[in-house]
Amino acid sequence: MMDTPEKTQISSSLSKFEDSPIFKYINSLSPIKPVKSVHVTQTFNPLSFASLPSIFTSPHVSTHKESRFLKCSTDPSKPELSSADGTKVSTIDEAGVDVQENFDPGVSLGEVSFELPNEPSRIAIELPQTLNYDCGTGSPDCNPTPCVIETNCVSESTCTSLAIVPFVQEASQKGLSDGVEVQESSDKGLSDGVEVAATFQIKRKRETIGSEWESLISETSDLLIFNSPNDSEAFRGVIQNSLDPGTTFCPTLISQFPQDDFTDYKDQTEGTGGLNEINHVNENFEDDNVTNFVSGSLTDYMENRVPAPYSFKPGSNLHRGFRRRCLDFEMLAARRKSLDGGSNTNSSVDNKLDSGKAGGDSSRCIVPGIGLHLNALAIASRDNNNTKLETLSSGTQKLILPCSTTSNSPTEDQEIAHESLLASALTERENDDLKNGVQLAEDASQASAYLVNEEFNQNSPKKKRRRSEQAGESDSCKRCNCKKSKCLKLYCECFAAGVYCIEPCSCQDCFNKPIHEDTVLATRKQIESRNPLAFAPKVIRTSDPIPEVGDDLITTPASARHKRGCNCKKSNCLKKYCECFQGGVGCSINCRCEGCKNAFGRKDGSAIVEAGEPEEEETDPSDKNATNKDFEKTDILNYEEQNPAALPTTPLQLCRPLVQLPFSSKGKPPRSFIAIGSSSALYTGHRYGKPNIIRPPNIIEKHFQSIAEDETPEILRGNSSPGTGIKTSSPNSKRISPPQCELGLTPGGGRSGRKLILQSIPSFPSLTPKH
DNA sequence: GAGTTTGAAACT
DNA sequence: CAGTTTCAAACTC
Repeated sequence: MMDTPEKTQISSSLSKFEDSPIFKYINSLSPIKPVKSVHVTQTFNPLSFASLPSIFTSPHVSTHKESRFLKCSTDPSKPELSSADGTKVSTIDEAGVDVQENFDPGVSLGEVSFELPNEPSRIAIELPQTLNYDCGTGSPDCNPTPCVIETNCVSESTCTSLAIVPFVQEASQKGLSDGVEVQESSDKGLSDGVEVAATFQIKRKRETIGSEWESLISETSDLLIFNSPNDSEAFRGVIQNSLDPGTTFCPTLISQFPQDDFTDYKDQTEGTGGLNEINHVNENFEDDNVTNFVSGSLTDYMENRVPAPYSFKPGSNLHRGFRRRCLDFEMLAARRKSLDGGSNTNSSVDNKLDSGKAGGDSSRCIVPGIGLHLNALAIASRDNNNTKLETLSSGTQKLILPCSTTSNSPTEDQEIAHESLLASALTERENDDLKNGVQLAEDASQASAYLVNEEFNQNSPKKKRRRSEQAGESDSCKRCNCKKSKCLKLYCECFAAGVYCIEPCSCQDCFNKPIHEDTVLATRKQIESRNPLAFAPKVIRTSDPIPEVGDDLITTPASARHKRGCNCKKSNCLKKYCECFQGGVGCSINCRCEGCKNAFGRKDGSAIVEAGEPEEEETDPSDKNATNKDFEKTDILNYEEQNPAALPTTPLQLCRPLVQLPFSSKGKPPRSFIAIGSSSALYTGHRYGKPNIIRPPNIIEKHFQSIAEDETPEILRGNSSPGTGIKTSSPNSKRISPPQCELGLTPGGGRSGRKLILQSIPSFPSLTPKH
C-alpha cells in the first residue's frame, strides 16, 4: 500500500522547508545552518491526502478532514490553556516569532510526531512536507489512524517547529556534528512530557519513513546542523518554555502510559535524569510501537505488533493530545493530583505515574463516555475508521486510529480517537486490574495515536477545529455557538462533550474554558448530580442482535441504541434533530418518536437497511413503503457521506476519549459507562468507571455484539467498578463502546463486545476512586 | 448569513 | 412526572 517516498521528493520538500519563513526564523534563532536550499511549501494538499490507501480512505474524507484538522489543531493553543502552558498555540501562527511556541511540548511536538500519514503513497509524495511538519507520518504504514496529517498542519510555523525536532534528533542520533546539542536541549526539556513526545515523534518518523527517511534526514540534518552550542540552548529555552505548559500535561499523559513504560521511565529517571528518561521513553516507543507502527503497513503492524508495547509509549504524544481541550478537564484533575504529589511538573508526572497506578493505568483504553455529540461522533468516527480499526483490532487490539481517512477530517477523527483513547486510558488506569499489560498497552497505544492526531490538530494553530458540520464534525472538533448558556449547560456541545470551548467556537460569554475550570467542574458536578449519565454517551450498544440486513448498506445495528431514545415529532427521525439518527443508530422502544422513519432502524424494529421491513413505521401513515425505504437508504447514504462517523457501519471510530474528570467522578458512583466520548469521559468517566463503548452502529455490531443498554451493566459490571454503580439508575446509561476498543479488546472477537469491553475497559475504577 | 425548525435540556 | 420554556443545533432560504 504504501509507497515509499522517494528521496528526490523528499529533497524537494526539504528545500521548501528551508524557504519557509519559519525555517528562516528558526535559523536566525539557532545556529543551525541550512545546507540546502529548500522550499517550504507546506503542503499538505488535501489532494495528496486524498489518495489514501483504500483502507483508510473514506469517501469524504480528504478535503474536509484536512480542513478540520486544521481547526482542531488550534485548540490546544487555546489561550486559556496557555496560561498554564505558557506559550502556546496562538503563537503558532506567530510561530515565526516564537520558536518556543512551536515547541510547546504538547502542541507542536506532539503534532508532528503524530502524524502518521494515512496513506503511504501520500507519504512518499509528501514526505518532504511531512518531514517538515511531522511527518511522523512518515510512516505511511503507520497507521492510518493517527493520521494526523501534518498536512493539516496548518501553520507553517507550527509545522516547522515540529519538523525541526525530528531533524534535530536525527542529527543527534547520527552524531551529526551539532546535532548532539540539540538533543541535549531536548533532553533537558524532557523532563516535561513534551520533550519526550518530541523525541518519540522523531524516532517515529525515522522509522516510519525508513531508509528513505533516513537518507532524507541525513540531508536534512545537514541543513539543520547546529553549529553552536548556544543554539542548542536556544532550543532548549524554547523547549523548556514549552515544557512548562507541558508539565501539566505530562502528568496526565504519564499516567496513561503503560506501567511498563512507566517503570522504565522511572528507572531511568532515577538513574540518570530527565534526559535519560526521555530518551528511554522514546526508545520504547520507537522500538516497539513506533517502529512497527510506522514502518509496517498497518496490517503488518497489527499482526506483528499489536502487543502491548505499542501502547503508550507514545504517551507523550498522547499527553499532548490530551492537552486539547478535552484533555483539559482531565488535566485539571491530573494536575491537581500531581500537585499533591509533587510540586514540580516532573515530580507530578512521576507521581502520577507511580501513584496513579499509573503505570498500570496508563493503558486503559476504555472508552470514555461520550456526550451525545461525542457519541455520535464517535460512532461516526468509527465508521470512518472502521476498517482501520478492524484491522488493527484484528491484529492486536488496538490502535484505533482515528483518523480515518474517510472521515471528513482526519483531524476530527483523530481527535475523537484521541479523546477516546485518552478516556480509555484514564479508565484503564482506574482499572488497574484489567490492564493486562497487553491490552492496556494497546489501549494506550491507541489512545496515543489518537492523541497524536489531536495534538497535531491542536498544534496546528491555524487550523481551527472545525467542527463544522462539513467535516462531520466529529467530535472532537466540535465547536459551539452558544449565546446564553455560557457553555455551561448541556445545550453546549462542547460542554456536553466534556471539552473546553476553543477558538473556533462562536460562543458568547463562554465559561467553558480552562480559565474557568472551577466553574466548569462545579457545573458539571451539578449536572451530574441531577443526572449521572448526563455526560455519558448517548448511544450505547444494545445487546440485541440486530438483523443486519444488508451488508450492503449499513444495517442498522440494532445493537447500538440511543440511551434514552428520542422524542421526535416532526423530523421522522430522519434528520439530525434526532439524536438517534445523529448518532447513526436506529430508534428503539425507548424512543417516543412519532412517525419514526429512522434510516438506521425504526422504532418498530424495522430497519431500513435491513430487510425491508415494512416500510412504514408505526407512525408513518404515509405509506411510502418502498419509497421510504429508498428514501431511507438514500438518507443513510447521504448521511454517511456527510457524517462518516455517524454511520454505524464503520466500526470504530474512535471516539474521543474523554478525559475523565476526576472531580466529577469523585464522589459519584460510577456511571455505567463512561462514554467514550469526550465529555463523559472527562467528567464522568471516572466515576462510572465504565467506559462506554461507543459502537459503531452497524458494522460494528456485527462484529461485536453490542452491548445492550440493558446490558450495559455488563460493561459496567465488568468494569465495574462500580461501586457506585450508577449505571442502573441512570436511564441513559449508555455505553458507548468504541468500536475499536471493542474490537481490540474483545479477545474473542467480534462479537462479544461485552467481553471485550470488560477486558479492555474494565471499569474506570481507578479514576474516581482515587479521589 | 439570516431566519426557521426542531427537539433536547432545563425549568416549573 | 408532565408541561412549559429555553436553548442551540440543524436546517432552509
